[in-house]
Amino acid sequence: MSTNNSSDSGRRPEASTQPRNWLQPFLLLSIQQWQSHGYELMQRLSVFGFEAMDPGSVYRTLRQLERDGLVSSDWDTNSSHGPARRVYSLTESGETYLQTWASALRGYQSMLDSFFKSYATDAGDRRGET
Amino acid sequence: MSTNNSSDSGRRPEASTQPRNWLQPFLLLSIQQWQSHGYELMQRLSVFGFEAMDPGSVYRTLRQLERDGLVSSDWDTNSSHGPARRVYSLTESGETYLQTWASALRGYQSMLDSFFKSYATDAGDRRGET
DNA sequence: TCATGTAGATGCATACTGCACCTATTGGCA
DNA sequence: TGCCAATAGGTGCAGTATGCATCTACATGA
Repeated sequence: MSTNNSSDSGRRPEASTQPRNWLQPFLLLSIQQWQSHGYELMQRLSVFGFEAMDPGSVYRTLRQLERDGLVSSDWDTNSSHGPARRVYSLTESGETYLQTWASALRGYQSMLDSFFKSYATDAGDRRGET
Repeated sequence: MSTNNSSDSGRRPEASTQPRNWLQPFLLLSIQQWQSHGYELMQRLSVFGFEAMDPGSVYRTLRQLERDGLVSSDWDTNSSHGPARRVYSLTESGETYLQTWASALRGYQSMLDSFFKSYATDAGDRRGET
């Protein structure tokens, strides 16, 4: 009962958000491949489908990854212009952690597969209900 | 089996966690298909690859979905044994919202695809290293 | 009448995230 | 020279989500 006719039926809050902590594995992978600094990594993330990332999230995540020993950073003061950059590279722990993340992401992948298996089936099936 | 790499930084936090709010679309889809109650839905989630879900999260999410008008519930007092159950069904808003979620999940799917495209490439590359 | 299984729900501490805001360096240009 | 924009990195805060523990309540069988 109680068909809650709240006027905000058009809520689309998380639908535009990436699952939170995915930033971590995508950053790790990006660092593994490009060994770049935060500002650039932030832009490279778009390759993976991230839209505009919040700089705060990216820098905070990177510092956290370094505190955890998964990446290490050096200052690059030879940049052509602009302030010095903190250039990141993966540590061995980071490589291992990335592997762990990869297998977790495989899990999410199969969850999505099963979701769309059911969703697609249902979409074709619907309206034939008794 | 979450081979807990114990070496130095023994953090293995999110690798075992599903992206948070995915509970929502998977619950919506489950309700659409089975029109069941929380306790059972909680068990059905394992079909999609969710491990043991926290009951608190499931019930809280369901009540929230109802507050938002995406599902509606009726009490089923005819259960063979045990207390009454709150049986959920999708509202039209819920159907729409599920569609929105589905397209978001498609996005995550393609993010995972691009992740593994890069990851696989890199893995093959690194193994070829002498 | 008590323990157990079923069913639903809440409170709290912590964690994550988005947003706003801040510092600093370099170079262009009026 | 002084100012602004672009580049680069970072912090604080508030809102939300989550895991865990805990609680109520019903039904049944011993």
